[in-house]
Parts: sequence; C-alpha cells; structure tokens
Amino acid sequence: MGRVPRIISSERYDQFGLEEYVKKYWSERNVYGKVKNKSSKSPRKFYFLDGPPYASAKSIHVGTAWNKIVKDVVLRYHRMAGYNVWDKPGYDTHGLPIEVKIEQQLGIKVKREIEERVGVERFIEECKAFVDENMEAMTRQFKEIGVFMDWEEPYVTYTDDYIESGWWLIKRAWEQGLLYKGYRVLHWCPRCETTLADYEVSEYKELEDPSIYVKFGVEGRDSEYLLVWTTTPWTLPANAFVMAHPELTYVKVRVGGETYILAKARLESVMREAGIEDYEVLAEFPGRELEGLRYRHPLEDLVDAQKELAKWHMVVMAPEAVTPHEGTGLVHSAPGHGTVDYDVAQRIGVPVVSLVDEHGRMTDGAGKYRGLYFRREANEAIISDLSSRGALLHNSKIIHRYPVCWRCKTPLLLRATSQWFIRVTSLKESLLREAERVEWQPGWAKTRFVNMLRELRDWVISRQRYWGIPLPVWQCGSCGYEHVVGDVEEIVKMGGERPENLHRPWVDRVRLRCPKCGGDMSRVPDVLDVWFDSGVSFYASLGYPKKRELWETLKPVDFIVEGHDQIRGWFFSLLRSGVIGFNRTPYRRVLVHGFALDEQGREMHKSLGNYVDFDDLISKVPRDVVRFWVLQNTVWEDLRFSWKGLELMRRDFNIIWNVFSFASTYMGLDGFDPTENNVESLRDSLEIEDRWLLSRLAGLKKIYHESMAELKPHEAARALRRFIIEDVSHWYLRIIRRRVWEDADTPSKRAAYATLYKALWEWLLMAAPLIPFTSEYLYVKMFKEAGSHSEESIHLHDIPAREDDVIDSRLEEDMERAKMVVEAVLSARNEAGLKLRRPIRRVVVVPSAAGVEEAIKSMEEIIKLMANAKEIEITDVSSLEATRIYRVEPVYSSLGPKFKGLMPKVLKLLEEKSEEIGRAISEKGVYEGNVDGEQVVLTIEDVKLRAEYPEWLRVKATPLGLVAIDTRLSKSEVFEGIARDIVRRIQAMRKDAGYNVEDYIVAWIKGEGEILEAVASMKDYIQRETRAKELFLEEPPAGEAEVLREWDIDGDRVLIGLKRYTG
RNA sequence: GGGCCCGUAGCUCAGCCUGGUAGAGCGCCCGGCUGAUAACCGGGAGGUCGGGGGUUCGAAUCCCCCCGGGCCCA
Repeated sequence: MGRVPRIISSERYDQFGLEEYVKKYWSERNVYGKVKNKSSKSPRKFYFLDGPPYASAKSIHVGTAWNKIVKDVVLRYHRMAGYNVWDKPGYDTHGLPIEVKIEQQLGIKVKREIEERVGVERFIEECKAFVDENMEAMTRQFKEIGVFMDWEEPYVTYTDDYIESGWWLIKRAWEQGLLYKGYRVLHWCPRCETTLADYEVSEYKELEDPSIYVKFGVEGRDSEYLLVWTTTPWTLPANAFVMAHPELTYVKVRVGGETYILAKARLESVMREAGIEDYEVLAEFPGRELEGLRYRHPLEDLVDAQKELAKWHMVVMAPEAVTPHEGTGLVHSAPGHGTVDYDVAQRIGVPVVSLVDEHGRMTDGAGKYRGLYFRREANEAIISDLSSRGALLHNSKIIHRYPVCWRCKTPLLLRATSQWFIRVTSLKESLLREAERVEWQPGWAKTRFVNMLRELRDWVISRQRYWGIPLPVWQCGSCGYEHVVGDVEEIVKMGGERPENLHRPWVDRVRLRCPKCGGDMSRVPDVLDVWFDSGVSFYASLGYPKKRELWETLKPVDFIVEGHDQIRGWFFSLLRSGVIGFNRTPYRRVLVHGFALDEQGREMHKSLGNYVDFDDLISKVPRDVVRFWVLQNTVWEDLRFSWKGLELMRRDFNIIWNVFSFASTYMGLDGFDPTENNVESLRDSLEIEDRWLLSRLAGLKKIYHESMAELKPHEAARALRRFIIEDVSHWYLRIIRRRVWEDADTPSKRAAYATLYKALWEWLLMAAPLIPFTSEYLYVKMFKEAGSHSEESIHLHDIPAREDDVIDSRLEEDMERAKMVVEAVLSARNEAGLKLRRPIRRVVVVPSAAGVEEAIKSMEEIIKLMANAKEIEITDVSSLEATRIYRVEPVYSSLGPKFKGLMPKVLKLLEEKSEEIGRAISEKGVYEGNVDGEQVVLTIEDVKLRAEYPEWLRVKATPLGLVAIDTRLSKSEVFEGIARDIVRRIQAMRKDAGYNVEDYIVAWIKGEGEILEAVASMKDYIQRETRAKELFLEEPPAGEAEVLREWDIDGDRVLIGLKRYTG
C-alpha cells in the first residue's frame, strides 16, 4: 500500500538546496557506512585501487575531481551490482616537490641549510604537517562531490606501516640480486646542490653558449685532425673518446696545410660557418673505417684526469649519438656528463669521470681548471687555451634551449653520481608477459605501455633528500658489507634500536651490528624515489606483508583508472613492483582518462591564470551537474572545461526535475499506488506508446550494462541522458498528456502511470552512480514515500537487470517513422503559418519505402495526436499528382521556327489551355491540339513546364516518402482551434491566480463574432478542460470575477473572468 | 627525432572498430506550445568531415604521406 506523494511537484526546483539536503541526509544516517556494510557481505569481490593524488596543495584540480568522479561511478555501480567493493582511497605524500614547498616556507635557500640551520627533524615535521593539512582539505573536496570512499581510513604513504611495506620490496629485490649500486648521469642543480628527478627537468630557457669546433690530433699523423663540435667546453677535460656513426659517410678534407676528418653531410655548413672557402676533399669513406682510430687530446697535459682517460682516446661507433643535422658527425664524449656518452662508455667499459663538483666547480681532477665555475670561468679558460694551442678551428656563440632549475632558474648540468638501482631490465620478459594479461581500455593504452617497456632501463631508486621512504640499506664501517633490512623487527634482531619514527633523521641514528665482522653498521643516507611509494600501494595499502589475509583474499586488483600520463607513471611502477615482489601483474583491468584542459584547450595552471578553483566551481555549479557533465566526455580523451557546457547541462537537469515533477503531480493527484499497479498487472491496458517506452527502457538497460562492463562510463552517461531527455520528456510525456488529464480513473491512465513509474524508477537507479545527490533526493521524496521501497537510500538498492527480450526493435522503428511524419507535418504547418492549436483535417502520406504504410497505420493515433490532425490518408503518388496545377510558358526559340505565322494563335492556345497542355505533356510527353484546323503538336522542348501543388496542399519530401497536409479548415476546425486558444488562456489565468490544479472554477467569456460562435459551440469542451463548473458567455458582473483579463486571439479581443467555484 | 592520441557546422562534441545519401546541443533567424512553467517544443540557414594520395561500384569511416595540437620519451 502506498501512494506517490506530490512533494516534488509542490517544490520550487533548487538543485543546490537539494544537494545540501542529501549531504545532511547521508551524514545524519551514515548512509555511506550502510552502503559499505551491505557491499561487504557479498561473496563477489571487487578490489579497486585508488591511484593516490599527490598531497601538495589544498585544492584539487578539475582533473583530479574528474578522476575521482569516474572512480566513484564505477564503485557505486559495482556495489549496486552486488560486489563486495574495496574502496580505500590513498594519498601520495613524499617527495621533492613537497620538500621544496617547505624550503620556501622556511626560507631555505641552499640544501645544506636543512641540516645546518633548520635541522632534519623539524624539516620532516613541517613536511608532515603540510601534507596533513592538504589531505584534510582534499578529502573535504572529494566528499563534496559525493565520492563514497573510505575517507576515515585512507592509506597514506608516509606512515611507518607503509614504509615498512616498502622496505619489504627492496629486500625482495636484494634477495633476488636485483639491487645494485652504480653511477648514473643525472641533472644536477649547482645552486640547490641536488640531483633532480627527470620529471623535475621541465623548464627550459633560451641561453647563450659557446659553439666551438675543436681539433683532436690523430695519433701518428702530422697535421691530421678529428673535428668535433661542442657547446659545453667545460666537458672537454672529461673527454674519454669520440663517437662516430658507422654508416655515415665521412671525408678527409685539406684546408691549407691541415687535414680534417668530419661527416660529408656536415662539410659544407661547417666550412661556411668557419668562413673557409678554400678546401679540398681528399677521401670519402664510411664511418666504420674510423673505428679504433686514436687521437691526442689538446689539453691532455693540463688536466690530471686525462692521465687515466688518455688510454681510451679513440673513435668509437655509436650511431645513437650522431646526427647528420648538427655538428661534425664526430661527437666528443664525456661519459660523466652526458647520458648517451655514459651509456656508450658502459657498453665499452670506459670509466665514468665527472670533473664538476656539487657546487658546479671543476674538481681537482680538472688540473689547471680546478675551482672554476663550469659554464662561465671554465668555458672561458678552456676556449682561451684551445685557441692559443691552435686547437680551435672556429669559435662562435649559439642561443639554444637549455634546462634550468624549475625552482631557482639556475642552468643545470649533467653529472655522474652514485645511485642505487633495481635491475628491472632483467625482468623485461616477465614485464611484457604480465602486461599482456592486463585488459586495457582504450586499446591504444596497451600499445603505448608495451612500446615503453621495450625501451626499459634500470630503475634509479635513490635520492639524496629527506622526505621520503628511507633506503633500508645499512653499511658496515669496518668491512663495507651492505645489508638490506626488511622491517623494524629485523632492525631489532640485528642489534638496532626501534626508532620512534621511520623517517630521517630518526632512522639515521639506528646502528646495526655487522653479521659478517661484528662491526658497526650505519644507514646509507639516501631516500627512495617517490614513484616507489605509490608503486607498492597494491599491497602496502592493505598492510602486507605484516597482515597477509587482506591481500591474499583481495588480490589481484580488479580495477584502476588514471590519466594517460600514468601509463609511464603509476601503471608502470605498479607492474614493476608487482613483478619484483610477486612475479605477477598486480592489476587486471585498466582504464585511462584524459586531461582536464581549459576553454582554449591548454593545460590548466595557476600560473597561466586559467585555473578553475574547485570550491569556486561547486559554488557556481551544482555537484551533480559537474559530475554528469564531465561524465559525458569520452573518458580517455581530454576534457575541455566549459562554463557554457556546464550551463547547458544545468538545463538538462531542469528537464529531469520537471519530468519527475510531472509524474509526481499527476500520480499524486490521482492517488496512483505503484504497489498495486504495475506494467505486468496492467499489461492488457498498455498503449502502443507505453510498450514503446518499455522497449526503449530495456534498450537503455542493455547499453548501460554493456558500457559499464566495457569501462565506457561516458556511453552509459550519454544513454541515460538521451533516455530521460529525448525519449521520456520530449516524446513520451507529450503523448500521454491527454491520457493523464482524464478525470476518470481509467485503465489507460493507470497503464501510463505504471509505465512512467517503472521507467523513472529504473532510470533513477541506473543514474544513481552518476548523479548520487539528485537520485537520492528524488528517491527519498518520491519513491520511498510512495511505499514501494523502504530502503533508506537509493544506493542500497540493486541495479536493474537487463530485459533484452522486452526490446521490440520493430516497434521502435515504427515509432521513429511516426516521428518523421510528425516532423514533416510540423514543418509544413510552419510554412503554411498554421499553428499547432489549429487542427488540420487531413494528412496525406505517399510511402516510398517498404513497411512505411504498416508503421503509419500502427502509429496512426500518435501521429494524429502529435500533428493535431483529424485523419491520415495513405495513398499512391497519382492521387497527389492529380491535384497538381500545371502551367506552361512558351519557349519562343523552339515554337517560332515551327509555327511561324501561326504563332499568335498558338500563344493564345498556350495561355487558354495551360493546364490541359501541361498535364498532357507531363503525362504523355506530347500535346496534340488544333488551331484553325491545323494540327498542333507540342512537346517538352516547346514549353517551360511548371507543376505546382495547389495552395491548400503543402507537400514535404521525407525519407519515408511524401507527406502532405491539407490546410483547408472547416468551421469546426476553426472553432476547435479558437477553443484551444481560450482554454490555454484560462489555464494561464488559473496558474497566475494561484488556483490548485484540482480546483473548480466559474468562468465568463466575452467575445465577438467568430469567437463568440466558437465558444458557444465548444462550451462543453472548454468547461471540461478548465474544470469550469459554470461558463457564461458574457462580461462578468461587477466585482464577481477574482481575476479579469483581456486577451488578443489572432487579432480579436476576448475578455475572460474567473473565480473559484465554491458551491 | 620516436611511440601513442586528437583534428567533423561559428562553438562544444557524437558518428569511425563492423565503408552505403553527413548528426546532436548551443548560438543565429522564424514560428509554436504552456495545469512540468523565471520553463519547454518545432522549423530553417550553416559543413572541401585538417590537407594530399591510394583501396573500393562507393571513404568522415580502411591504408599511406603531410600539416596542426596533446601526452610520454629522446
């Protein structure tokens, strides 16, 4: 027992207010807890892993909001579909960007101030406090947009438990022999005295540098030189060898008394740049012939390090280092100052030497240049020495893009430093194998991922910083033995003291006893790359390995979704950690989403001034509107932010509200009881439009579930929108209005209500994961009140199951055809200036395709209703043609030569018998007549033929065939039209006067002529439609009417007065 | 320089996988409707489907090249 309440219909629509109500409703009743509890009882698990956002600011980016909204939709869907959903959110909390913010806060200018002035302890505490504040603010915002995740217990990467879980993986790597220490060339900021991670090398400036051509003398040959080009003279002291391309053609060229070797492709431009016009090519040969050619470094005697490096001075084949577009085709290699240089040196076993210290000054090894700053003093001194020694072919300047520190804008340099690595290159096969086992959406994400794996390099995990997971490696001061610790327990076992906090500096104070020699072990001071942190989240967020059960029962992760930048980022670091730790991919399915760009398609940045602040956004646009709008975007493509787009989505919400309000109004008015009336019990009373809507609903459910299964939430979102806006509001509601306005309780009316009720209810359930606030509100205020459902929240319900067998594609096709006919009629009406309120007598259809006739017949009532036509006539083309009016005009150039003197009479004939001649030529191709006894034969060449439909027939061509309307109105149609005009005005007055829909009235109508006649003849109709108990065709007596208004109906004046009927 | 993605109406985007007469919304012009109403609906104008080749009876759709933008690398 229950009735649909009229709450919705009596309220003014206020989306903001509605959302506030729902927020309160949820928190007062702990709806999230109940939803989670219900889900946790299901035997089917769904392990979702949240990609932790970086907690470096207090406000989330629009893209971060989008990210969580997509996640929320998937989680809510799975909960309603009966899965036990794991929904722990996470935060990524370590790393240099946060350290830098704290440095700024504390006014720290150089790194050593952290230890010397501030103290590491305080520094770490500041980092933690900063992150805590950010997490709190971000959590608040995620809750604001309705994300149902376990916000009470997120996983946080800085906790000791998490750090210990991280250590476990390092230990695993160590045990498998994957952990090693080595050198690597990295970007370095000489002012901040720190290495910069790749992602931090993001800023470039146009800077001026030297551009010099240097002569390296070939050993054993007089005046013969390898010609190398460089823009970094300061790297020359560290030169170890010269790189060439084996397949490139090189030349020996004589200039004056000297011979130079360089690439043929570069010869011309190098000579031009050096201002040499006179040169002679002596020989041409492939680069591989240079292999092993030894040379003498021009500064060998000035640089101490060259004593060792000199033995490697030869030409080496390195195609990856050589381009035919720049330089000389011979590349000077300083393995300690170049990435490629380093790789090549590793390949051929050359030692890596860096001659620049952490401050950017040349080291002792640089001999004469010791202490000079690299880009200024060292460059100058070196160029000057090269010049005085005659080792410089040419010296000029170049302006090029050069990387600078994103924080202090100091030009960076590349230097080799000692770092810790995990040898993931040896896991390449496993990584590729495991990547294949993952389901990627869209498919190209996998392509991109696999391409990246093919270029796999070992993973540098160490950073010389503070706020990160400490590297759990302890080294013995006596014997040098290095040991990796897996957890705190092991620290204790090895004679260490349990630190109060696993971060630096506390952990740095932990000493262990060396298991090899009993010596004192201290920790290697590095911390881990912050990418390591989130990479272990798949098990660390569950407390593994300390707590084993959760991971054992939940594994593997069923679903992850992040932006496409994470293909190389998180998706990769997860897989890497999964293979290191378990030799398995940690996740089964991946969805990729796009970036949130600004209205011009640029990235949103605070510095660009195009940043949309989250709180500002949701103060201007309701949450569900934001959600539904972002969800319409193809999920893996970039999203262009648009205030306009959001505004349009708001209008859709208005329609959605109105649809529910409409249902609430009439069902409420009629006391419709959904527990006693449903589409099954009323099956025999269903009209064709009801069956159509139910078919469309079944189609929606099919698309909805398929889209969700294929990880295409945008397709589900679009289908939901299409259904409620187009199928329900634009079409179905307009059709059933008449049925709903019936006063009597008819089976037809109840069938319409039952159909609408089912459609709205199931739509609402499916929309619930996407627009949780609106759906909850409508549920609580309408469906729950109606008594057919008692759950506290819509989110505690099951998602409606598919009913594919209800889909009637023939019926849907027929309805589409009916729509086309109606559209054609409306178009014809438009042309004829015939408004819809005026009924038309006849619509004529000439079908041109199979099945059209049947479709129109089965949909006849709907077409008549929607087109406001009395009759639909289906006919063949000849009957329409029969109405055509033909006109012919003479073509003199053809008639003249043919008839000569008879012309005037022929012209008269054409004029008088225009219609007859035209029809004859049109139908038979020829007209045969008689003028003064002479036979006259006219064909299409002789006349310009025009055929027009009569003025009262409007014909439109459609894909279905011709659709025509007969615009001739009889008196009864005119009267009916006027009556509808009157009714509409009375309704408007009732509304304005604030009468209730069910109130009865007394009406007075004073009009003249046709209006008077029309009202008189349609009196019953007007009374019925307006609930007028009495209707007088006169001016209301003074003071009688409560409302009185004069109207203009198509130029005629009408005075209407109303009052409430009280008798 | 490389891998991947995007480029369709003035604007925002569907359609492309599985070839068959170019779609929606907004804006604009014209009209209509109105007991869902500070809403709503219809009609019209508007497009070399980034450019060029190819396959095909037929290409926005499949293939190749180029141009512009993005992401990730170098």
